[in-house]
Amino acid sequence: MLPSWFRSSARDLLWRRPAFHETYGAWGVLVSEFMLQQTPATRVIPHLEAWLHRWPTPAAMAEATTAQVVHQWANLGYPRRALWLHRAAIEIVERHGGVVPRDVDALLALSGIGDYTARAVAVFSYGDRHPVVDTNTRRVLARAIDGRAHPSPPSRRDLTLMEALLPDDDEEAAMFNAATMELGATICTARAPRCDLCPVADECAWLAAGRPDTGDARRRQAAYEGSDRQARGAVLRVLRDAAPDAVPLTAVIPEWPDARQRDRAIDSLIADGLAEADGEGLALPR
DNA sequence: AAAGCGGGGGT
DNA sequence: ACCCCAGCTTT
Repeated sequence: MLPSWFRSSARDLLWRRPAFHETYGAWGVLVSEFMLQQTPATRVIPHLEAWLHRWPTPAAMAEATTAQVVHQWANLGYPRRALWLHRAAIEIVERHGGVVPRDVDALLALSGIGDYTARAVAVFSYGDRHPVVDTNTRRVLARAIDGRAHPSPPSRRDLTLMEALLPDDDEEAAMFNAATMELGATICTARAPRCDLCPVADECAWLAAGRPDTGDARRRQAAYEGSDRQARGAVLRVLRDAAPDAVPLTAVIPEWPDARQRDRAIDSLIADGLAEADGEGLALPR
Protein backbone atom coordinates (compact mmCIF):
# COMPACT_ATOMS: atom_id res chain seq x y z
CA MET A 1 0.00 0.00 0.00
CA LEU A 2 1.11 3.50 -0.82
CA PRO A 3 0.90 5.16 2.63
CA SER A 4 2.89 2.51 4.46
CA TRP A 5 5.45 2.39 1.65
CA PHE A 6 5.82 6.18 1.86
CA ARG A 7 6.33 6.13 5.62
CA SER A 8 9.01 3.48 5.40
CA SER A 9 10.75 4.44 2.16
CA ALA A 10 10.45 8.18 1.55
CA ARG A 11 13.71 10.07 1.14
CA ASP A 12 14.72 12.25 4.06
CA LEU A 13 14.54 15.51 2.12
CA LEU A 14 15.15 18.82 3.87
CA TRP A 15 11.64 20.18 3.25
CA ARG A 16 10.06 17.13 4.83
CA ARG A 17 11.65 17.70 8.22
CA PRO A 18 9.54 19.26 10.99
CA ALA A 19 12.41 21.59 11.93
CA PHE A 20 12.33 23.05 8.42
CA HIS A 21 8.65 23.96 8.75
CA GLU A 22 9.10 25.27 12.28
CA THR A 23 11.92 27.53 11.16
CA TYR A 24 10.78 28.80 7.79
CA GLY A 25 7.08 27.95 7.55
CA ALA A 26 5.26 28.42 4.26
CA TRP A 27 8.02 30.70 3.00
CA GLY A 28 10.47 27.81 3.18
CA VAL A 29 8.08 25.60 1.24
CA LEU A 30 7.48 28.32 -1.33
CA VAL A 31 11.19 28.86 -1.94
CA SER A 32 11.81 25.13 -2.17
CA GLU A 33 9.05 24.74 -4.76
CA PHE A 34 10.44 27.55 -6.90
CA MET A 35 13.83 25.88 -6.90
CA LEU A 36 12.32 22.48 -7.61
CA GLN A 37 10.68 23.71 -10.82
CA GLN A 38 12.58 21.67 -13.41
CA THR A 39 15.57 21.14 -11.13
CA PRO A 40 16.29 17.76 -9.48
CA ALA A 41 15.74 17.64 -5.71
CA THR A 42 19.30 16.62 -4.87
CA ARG A 43 20.67 19.69 -6.64
CA VAL A 44 18.32 22.07 -4.85
CA ILE A 45 19.15 21.34 -1.23
CA PRO A 46 22.42 23.28 -0.75
CA HIS A 47 21.02 26.29 -2.60
CA LEU A 48 17.84 26.21 -0.56
CA GLU A 49 19.70 26.23 2.74
CA ALA A 50 21.89 29.14 1.69
CA TRP A 51 18.92 31.07 0.36
CA LEU A 52 16.76 30.74 3.46
CA HIS A 53 19.68 31.51 5.74
CA ARG A 54 20.19 34.78 3.89
CA TRP A 55 16.49 35.64 3.42
CA PRO A 56 14.45 33.80 6.08
CA THR A 57 11.20 35.69 5.40
CA PRO A 58 9.38 37.26 2.45
CA ALA A 59 10.01 40.69 3.97
CA ALA A 60 13.75 40.06 4.13
CA MET A 61 13.82 39.01 0.52
CA ALA A 62 11.66 41.91 -0.61
CA GLU A 63 14.42 44.24 0.62
CA ALA A 64 17.09 42.58 -1.53
CA THR A 65 18.22 43.97 -4.88
CA THR A 66 17.68 42.16 -8.15
CA ALA A 67 21.44 41.80 -8.52
CA GLN A 68 21.72 40.08 -5.14
CA VAL A 69 18.92 37.70 -5.99
CA VAL A 70 20.24 36.75 -9.41
CA HIS A 71 23.73 36.31 -7.98
CA GLN A 72 22.48 34.09 -5.15
CA TRP A 73 20.54 31.96 -7.65
CA ALA A 74 23.97 30.99 -8.99
CA ASN A 75 23.89 28.09 -11.45
CA LEU A 76 20.48 26.67 -10.56
CA GLY A 77 19.24 27.34 -14.07
CA TYR A 78 16.21 29.18 -15.43
CA PRO A 79 17.29 32.39 -13.65
CA ARG A 80 13.99 34.08 -14.43
CA ARG A 81 12.74 32.01 -11.50
CA ALA A 82 14.91 34.17 -9.26
CA LEU A 83 13.23 37.30 -10.60
CA TRP A 84 9.80 35.80 -10.13
CA LEU A 85 10.56 34.62 -6.61
CA HIS A 86 11.81 38.10 -5.74
CA ARG A 87 8.68 39.63 -7.25
CA ALA A 88 6.48 37.15 -5.39
CA ALA A 89 8.14 38.13 -2.11
CA ILE A 90 7.36 41.77 -2.79
CA GLU A 91 3.78 40.90 -3.72
CA ILE A 92 3.40 38.89 -0.51
CA VAL A 93 4.54 41.89 1.51
CA GLU A 94 2.31 44.30 -0.38
CA ARG A 95 -0.85 42.21 -0.66
CA HIS A 96 -0.65 39.80 2.26
CA GLY A 97 1.23 41.61 4.99
CA GLY A 98 4.31 39.47 4.54
CA VAL A 99 2.45 36.20 5.13
CA VAL A 100 2.47 33.57 2.37
CA PRO A 101 -1.21 33.19 1.43
CA ARG A 102 -3.05 29.94 2.01
CA ASP A 103 -5.73 30.36 -0.64
CA VAL A 104 -4.90 28.66 -3.95
CA ASP A 105 -6.24 31.52 -6.06
CA ALA A 106 -4.21 34.03 -4.08
CA LEU A 107 -1.13 31.86 -4.56
CA LEU A 108 -1.83 31.51 -8.29
CA ALA A 109 -1.92 35.30 -8.56
CA LEU A 110 1.72 35.56 -7.41
CA SER A 111 4.55 35.81 -9.95
CA GLY A 112 6.06 32.53 -11.06
CA ILE A 113 3.41 30.39 -9.39
CA GLY A 114 1.29 28.00 -11.44
CA ASP A 115 -0.99 25.05 -10.80
CA TYR A 116 1.70 22.88 -9.30
CA THR A 117 3.43 25.37 -7.00
CA ALA A 118 0.23 26.95 -5.71
CA ARG A 119 -1.23 23.63 -4.60
CA ALA A 120 2.09 22.33 -3.32
CA VAL A 121 2.28 25.27 -0.90
CA ALA A 122 -1.35 24.97 0.17
CA VAL A 123 -0.97 21.23 0.77
CA PHE A 124 2.56 20.75 2.06
CA SER A 125 2.66 23.85 4.22
CA TYR A 126 -0.95 24.50 5.23
CA GLY A 127 -2.23 20.93 5.06
CA ASP A 128 -5.25 21.67 2.87
CA ARG A 129 -6.77 19.16 0.49
CA HIS A 130 -5.90 19.82 -3.17
CA PRO A 131 -4.53 17.71 -6.01
CA VAL A 132 -0.77 18.33 -6.39
CA VAL A 133 0.28 17.16 -9.83
CA ASP A 134 3.88 17.27 -10.99
CA THR A 135 5.75 15.35 -13.66
CA ASN A 136 6.13 12.33 -11.35
CA THR A 137 2.43 12.24 -10.52
CA ARG A 138 1.47 12.49 -14.18
CA ARG A 139 3.68 9.55 -15.06
CA VAL A 140 2.34 7.40 -12.20
CA LEU A 141 -1.25 8.15 -13.19
CA ALA A 142 -0.53 7.51 -16.88
CA ARG A 143 0.78 4.06 -16.02
CA ALA A 144 -1.36 2.92 -13.10
CA ILE A 145 -4.67 4.31 -14.40
CA ASP A 146 -4.35 4.74 -18.16
CA GLY A 147 -1.99 1.85 -18.84
CA ARG A 148 0.37 4.04 -20.84
CA ALA A 149 4.16 4.20 -20.62
CA HIS A 150 4.33 8.01 -20.63
CA PRO A 151 1.95 10.83 -19.71
CA SER A 152 0.30 13.17 -22.15
CA PRO A 153 1.25 16.85 -21.95
CA PRO A 154 -0.03 18.57 -18.78
CA SER A 155 -3.75 19.38 -18.80
CA ARG A 156 -6.65 20.15 -16.50
CA ARG A 157 -7.61 16.50 -16.63
CA ASP A 158 -4.56 15.69 -14.49
CA LEU A 159 -6.01 17.79 -11.68
CA THR A 160 -9.53 16.35 -11.88
CA LEU A 161 -8.18 12.81 -12.07
CA MET A 162 -5.92 13.28 -9.06
CA GLU A 163 -8.72 15.04 -7.17
CA ALA A 164 -10.94 12.00 -7.65
CA LEU A 165 -8.27 9.73 -6.21
CA LEU A 166 -7.51 11.80 -3.10
CA PRO A 167 -8.62 10.50 0.30
CA ASP A 168 -11.26 12.64 2.01
CA ASP A 169 -9.13 13.41 5.04
CA ASP A 170 -6.84 16.43 4.63
CA GLU A 171 -3.82 14.81 6.21
CA GLU A 172 -4.22 11.58 4.30
CA ALA A 173 -4.70 13.54 1.08
CA ALA A 174 -1.47 15.46 1.65
CA MET A 175 0.34 12.19 2.24
CA PHE A 176 -1.21 10.70 -0.89
CA ASN A 177 0.01 13.63 -2.96
CA ALA A 178 3.52 13.35 -1.58
CA ALA A 179 3.58 9.57 -1.87
CA THR A 180 2.53 9.61 -5.51
CA MET A 181 5.27 12.09 -6.34
CA GLU A 182 7.80 10.07 -4.39
CA LEU A 183 6.75 6.89 -6.14
CA GLY A 184 7.33 8.52 -9.51
CA ALA A 185 10.66 9.96 -8.43
CA THR A 186 12.16 6.78 -7.02
CA ILE A 187 10.30 3.69 -8.35
CA CYS A 188 8.02 4.56 -11.24
CA THR A 189 10.81 6.43 -13.00
CA ALA A 190 10.75 7.62 -16.59
CA ARG A 191 13.65 5.52 -17.81
CA ALA A 192 13.89 2.23 -15.93
CA PRO A 193 10.91 1.70 -13.62
CA ARG A 194 11.48 -0.74 -10.79
CA CYS A 195 8.12 -2.46 -10.80
CA ASP A 196 9.50 -5.29 -8.62
CA LEU A 197 9.67 -2.81 -5.74
CA CYS A 198 6.42 -0.98 -6.47
CA PRO A 199 3.82 -0.91 -3.68
CA VAL A 200 0.94 -0.56 -6.15
CA ALA A 201 2.13 -3.09 -8.74
CA ASP A 202 -1.01 -5.16 -8.17
CA GLU A 203 -3.20 -2.20 -9.17
CA CYS A 204 -1.15 -0.95 -12.13
CA ALA A 205 -2.86 -1.07 -15.53
CA TRP A 206 0.42 -0.65 -17.40
CA LEU A 207 2.13 -3.53 -15.60
CA ALA A 208 -0.96 -5.72 -16.01
CA ALA A 209 -0.81 -5.08 -19.76
CA GLY A 210 2.81 -6.20 -19.88
CA ARG A 211 4.40 -2.73 -19.82
CA PRO A 212 3.62 -1.95 -23.47
CA ASP A 213 5.62 0.74 -25.25
CA THR A 214 2.78 3.11 -25.97
CA GLY A 215 5.03 5.77 -27.43
CA ASP A 216 6.30 8.93 -25.81
CA ALA A 217 3.92 11.86 -25.92
CA ARG A 218 6.56 14.25 -24.64
CA ARG A 219 7.86 16.99 -26.86
CA ARG A 220 11.59 16.86 -27.24
CA GLN A 221 13.52 19.87 -26.03
CA ALA A 222 15.83 21.52 -28.57
CA ALA A 223 19.54 20.80 -28.23
CA TYR A 224 21.30 22.88 -25.60
CA GLU A 225 24.70 22.88 -27.29
CA GLY A 226 24.84 25.92 -29.55
CA SER A 227 21.48 27.24 -28.40
CA ASP A 228 20.50 30.77 -27.43
CA ARG A 229 19.95 29.45 -23.94
CA GLN A 230 23.52 28.33 -23.72
CA ALA A 231 24.66 31.78 -24.85
CA ARG A 232 22.46 33.45 -22.25
CA GLY A 233 23.85 31.17 -19.59
CA ALA A 234 27.41 32.00 -20.56
CA VAL A 235 26.73 35.76 -20.46
CA LEU A 236 25.04 35.55 -17.09
CA ARG A 237 27.88 33.48 -15.67
CA VAL A 238 30.32 36.24 -16.63
CA LEU A 239 28.12 38.85 -14.95
CA ARG A 240 27.82 36.78 -11.77
CA ASP A 241 31.55 36.24 -11.59
CA ALA A 242 32.23 39.95 -12.04
CA ALA A 243 29.51 41.20 -9.69
CA PRO A 244 29.14 43.74 -8.31
CA ASP A 245 31.34 45.20 -11.05
CA ALA A 246 30.14 45.79 -14.61
CA VAL A 247 31.81 44.08 -17.55
CA PRO A 248 32.79 46.07 -20.67
CA LEU A 249 30.63 44.89 -23.54
CA THR A 250 33.73 43.89 -25.51
CA ALA A 251 34.68 41.54 -22.66
CA VAL A 252 31.38 39.63 -22.54
CA ILE A 253 32.12 36.16 -23.97
CA PRO A 254 34.24 37.74 -26.75
CA GLU A 255 35.29 34.37 -28.12
CA TRP A 256 31.71 33.15 -28.60
CA PRO A 257 31.54 31.52 -32.06
CA ASP A 258 28.40 33.34 -33.17
CA ALA A 259 28.61 37.09 -32.53
CA ARG A 260 25.02 37.72 -33.52
CA GLN A 261 23.84 35.04 -31.15
CA ARG A 262 25.91 36.64 -28.39
CA ASP A 263 24.31 40.03 -29.02
CA ARG A 264 20.89 38.43 -29.11
CA ALA A 265 21.57 36.80 -25.77
CA ILE A 266 22.64 40.09 -24.21
CA ASP A 267 19.58 41.89 -25.56
CA SER A 268 17.19 39.22 -24.34
CA LEU A 269 18.75 39.18 -20.87
CA ILE A 270 18.26 42.95 -20.69
CA ALA A 271 14.68 42.58 -21.90
CA ASP A 272 14.04 39.98 -19.21
CA GLY A 273 15.47 42.21 -16.49
CA LEU A 274 18.36 39.85 -15.80
CA ALA A 275 21.02 42.32 -16.98
CA GLU A 276 21.54 46.06 -17.35
CA ALA A 277 23.76 48.10 -19.64
CA ASP A 278 25.24 51.48 -18.76
CA GLY A 279 28.39 53.48 -19.51
CA GLU A 280 30.53 50.98 -17.60
CA GLY A 281 29.26 48.00 -19.56
CA LEU A 282 26.95 45.12 -18.71
CA ALA A 283 26.03 44.14 -15.15
CA LEU A 284 23.43 42.44 -13.01
CA PRO A 285 20.49 44.83 -12.51
CA ARG A 286 20.71 47.47 -9.79
C1' DA B 1 -1.30 24.20 -28.31
C1' DA B 2 3.47 25.30 -28.85
C1' DA B 3 7.73 27.69 -27.96
C1' DG B 4 11.25 29.48 -25.01
C1' DC B 5 13.82 29.13 -21.02
C1' DG B 6 19.65 26.36 -17.64
C1' DG B 7 22.37 23.35 -16.31
C1' DG B 8 23.82 19.10 -14.50
C1' DG B 9 23.55 14.13 -13.88
C1' DG B 10 22.19 9.48 -15.39
C1' DT B 11 22.20 5.92 -19.01
C1' DA C 1 24.58 11.43 -27.75
C1' DC C 2 20.33 11.66 -25.54
C1' DC C 3 17.02 11.94 -21.85
C1' DC C 4 15.20 13.76 -17.80
C1' DC C 5 14.34 16.84 -14.00
C1' DA C 6 8.66 18.66 -7.55
C1' DG C 7 7.08 24.13 -14.36
C1' DC C 8 5.87 28.81 -15.70
C1' DT C 9 5.03 32.55 -18.90
C1' DT C 10 4.25 34.22 -23.29
C1' DT C 11 2.65 33.90 -27.98
